[in-house]
Amino acid sequence: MNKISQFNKQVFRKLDKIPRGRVTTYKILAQACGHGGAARAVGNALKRNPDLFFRPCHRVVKSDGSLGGYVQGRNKKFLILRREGVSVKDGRIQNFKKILYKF
DNA sequence: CTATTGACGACAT
DNA sequence: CATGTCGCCAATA
Repeated sequence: MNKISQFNKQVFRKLDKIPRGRVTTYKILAQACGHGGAARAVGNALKRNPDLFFRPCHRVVKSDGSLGGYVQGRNKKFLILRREGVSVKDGRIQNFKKILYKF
């Protein structure tokens, strides 16, 4: 029995709109879901994402351009992003403002 | 209902 | 620029 909250549904829905090779932040995603200050809650929601393979939750990063967390470890997140064309240098996303997706 | 938690954010030091 | 502190919010216990 699936217990995905409405909040999570909104998050996942927005998540699918992030293009390959771009990223968004927890805060922006929270705002896009109508919960402006719930950046933390967004992170918690993504953590419980049951369908990791089909949910590009690796495209959600911190507002300061660092990677943030990931269920499979931030190094894995780094590798995936890199594969999608997002260059990360020393834990920081390059051209951050440029590839940032704001819905 | 209250307390704790955590893949965060803004600001101070 | 790196760390620390405090505020924030939905989900859970």
